[in-house]
Amino acid sequence: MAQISRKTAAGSHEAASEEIPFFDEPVFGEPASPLSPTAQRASLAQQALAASTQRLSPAAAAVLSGLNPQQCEAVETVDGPVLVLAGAGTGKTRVLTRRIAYILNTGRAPSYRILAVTFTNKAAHEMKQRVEALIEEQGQTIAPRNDGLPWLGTFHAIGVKILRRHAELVGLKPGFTILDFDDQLRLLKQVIEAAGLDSKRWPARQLAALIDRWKNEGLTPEKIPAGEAYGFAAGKGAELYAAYQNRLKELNAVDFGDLLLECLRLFQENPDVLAEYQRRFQYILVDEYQDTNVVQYLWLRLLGQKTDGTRPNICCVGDDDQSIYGWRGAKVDNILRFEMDFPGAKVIRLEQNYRSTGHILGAASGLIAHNRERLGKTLFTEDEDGEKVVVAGVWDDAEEARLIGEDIEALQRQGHALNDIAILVRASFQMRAFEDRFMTLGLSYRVIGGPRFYERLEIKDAIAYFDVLLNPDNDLRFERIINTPKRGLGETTVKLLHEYARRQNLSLFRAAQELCQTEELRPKTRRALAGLLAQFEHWRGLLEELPHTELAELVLDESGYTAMWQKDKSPTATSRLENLKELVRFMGDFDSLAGFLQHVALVMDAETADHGDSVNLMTLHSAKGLEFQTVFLPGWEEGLFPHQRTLEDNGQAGLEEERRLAYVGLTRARRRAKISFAQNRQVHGRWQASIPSRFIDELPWEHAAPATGESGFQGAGASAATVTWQTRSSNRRQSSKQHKNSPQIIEATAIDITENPGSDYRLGERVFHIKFGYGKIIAIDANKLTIDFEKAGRKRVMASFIERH
DNA sequence: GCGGTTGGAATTTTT
DNA sequence: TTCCAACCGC
Repeated sequence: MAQISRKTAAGSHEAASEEIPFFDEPVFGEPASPLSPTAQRASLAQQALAASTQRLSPAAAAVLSGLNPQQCEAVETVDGPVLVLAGAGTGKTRVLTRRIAYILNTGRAPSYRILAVTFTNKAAHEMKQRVEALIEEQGQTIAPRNDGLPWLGTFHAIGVKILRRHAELVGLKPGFTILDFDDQLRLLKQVIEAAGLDSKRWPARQLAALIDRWKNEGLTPEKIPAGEAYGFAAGKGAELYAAYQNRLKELNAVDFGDLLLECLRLFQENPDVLAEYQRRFQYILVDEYQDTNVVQYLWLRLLGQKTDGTRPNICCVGDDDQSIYGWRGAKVDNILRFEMDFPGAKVIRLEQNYRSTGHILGAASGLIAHNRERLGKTLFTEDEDGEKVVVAGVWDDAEEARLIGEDIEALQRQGHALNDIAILVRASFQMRAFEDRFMTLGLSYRVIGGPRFYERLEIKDAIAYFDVLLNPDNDLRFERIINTPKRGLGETTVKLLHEYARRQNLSLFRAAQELCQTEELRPKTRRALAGLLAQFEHWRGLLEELPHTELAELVLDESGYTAMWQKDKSPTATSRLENLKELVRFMGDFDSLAGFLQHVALVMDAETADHGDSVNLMTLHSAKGLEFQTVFLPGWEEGLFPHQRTLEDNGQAGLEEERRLAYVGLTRARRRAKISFAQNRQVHGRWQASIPSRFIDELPWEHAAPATGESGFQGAGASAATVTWQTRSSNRRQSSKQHKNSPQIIEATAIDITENPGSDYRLGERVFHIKFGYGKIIAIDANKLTIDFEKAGRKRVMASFIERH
């Protein structure tokens, strides 16, 4: 089948996307443009045909096989808005994947007209695979090419895809870079300092969090409400936010928040573009709807609107009881409000749990029933009651780790796989005790949700090299690697480059090129810098010559980067080299360096090599969506879980979110769950007596039981514990208000940036150079001057470094 | 530019 | 208490 060259849907903005492949059309069997009238007619005809046969269609029947009535309904109700309230373990992913398969199999829409959004890459991958498997099972393939469901992805990935296509409309170029958190911090720090503020008093981190929050709320700088910005730098927050956005535009870069916010702005400001996507997406599916924040919500609403007055075919799947990301902007309200947002919406509840035993489900349900803000579901299971949830009190975290270690060894002896066991903690510092213990026991474990592959130093460095190779003007990335490995281009040099770049309005790389033409730099520095620049030119020349993976290896070798780690004697060095190899291997999945770099910020998932059978150690948050035969839930103590800070910051709402977290934890377990609390815990190095979590009191005791045996169990469920925490919490109420809002001091030092004096110098003029002192101009070459210095002799320098006296 | 020292902060996390 | 970042002295 011929590869038709892609001139996709016609539109005024098309110029922006010339060089970006946009593979979402069929290669054959459909007209060239999915949006042409012909296509629409064809699609309608297809639908009509499908409608007449769907009940009988064997393909559709196969998609429904093995589903319970509610699941079937959730799969089949494809027209109009649908909210699927899917309790834990009720087959949420199953419904989503089947629904997609159903839409495809009944011919209601081709794959490129289905928008399916998830939060994580992992969820997106899984869904894609499962849909493909479903379709292939029936001897069909989704699309002729392998990018079967082009619009299935994370909010961010889909946002990027749309943004790249219309970049110019939001003031970007299509090849924009996506900054990671580090880049973001570095940039913010520069912005803070450029505004004459002390970046120590006003840390970039804090501003990053603030801006992130605003972006999640869908607020562009001009929309920040007046009072909002007070928290940072005495009201300069919004100003700094605006400055930061300007810098991003200058760098042709976006941060993660922008991927959605800018996309939203694009839609709001360009109704024609919005209309194109509204038409394009005939079916919209949203996973984990309870986790959507304001931007995502607004974005979905815009896309879901129908211009022709029909109801959108939008299906949101979620569970209000599993909403645990309120602190990062998720709005449970979105799910609670669905029926108002989409009038006539059908609400389908999935309540049959296929995961846990009766007791586990009973304990979890009893606990979550204490929450007031919920839509309410009654989960049930046909499974046996099983063992009650065990609650154990221990002396301290070491004992907790010891007992859990013993339990695990016992399970192991009984033939249970370590892979089927998980320890879910509230905060990551709790992991340490377990790691220590397991290390001594020689028990194999893995930590899930640690530092991600693409966040590792060596990966970021390598990517920075590749970025600069393709785009020399990427200042942030250039700065990252200019002295990595060490080549004598330290802070002083970078500062000089910065200063010059700013005055001349050049990128760092260009500034470096110009400065190398002169004697501004020490010969040693100059040689090093010129050498680096020459290397980049050399590599750039090979872009067309070598396959991109080979070029990548060459860059890492010739730059001395590989050698740097080979010389390094620290124990991490070997694994870093491994990671670099892995990176190059991963790169092979893309057909060019540019293609790789455009996706890398979003797609690089931590695919750490598996060490075989190991206990899983992770936080409760990262356990969402997973399940294990046996789950240990340590640290159920007041102050830790529910966490003190959550209660202080968010009161009742915070408490309910913590309770949902407890619910998530319990419902991860299939057969066995064991909760524990320590009476003494070290907090910031100090021992503190702690009391059992109120969640323990709230457990329905027909489904839970104190641990038996020698484990020192005491206090669980006792009313004394309840009294204690009530007393404590009323004390807390009085003392909690004060500690915020430390005195705000306005930093008034402004940086005086001297204007570029230009190069209107005269021969023979006496001038002053900051390093070489006084001298007389003897030659002028554009902005470079040759000067006879009184002390330093004859030098070639940049005009902008000269002062007149 | 490196290595030692000192001060401040220490939930949860994706993209 | 411990870890990390920034700073200072060589």
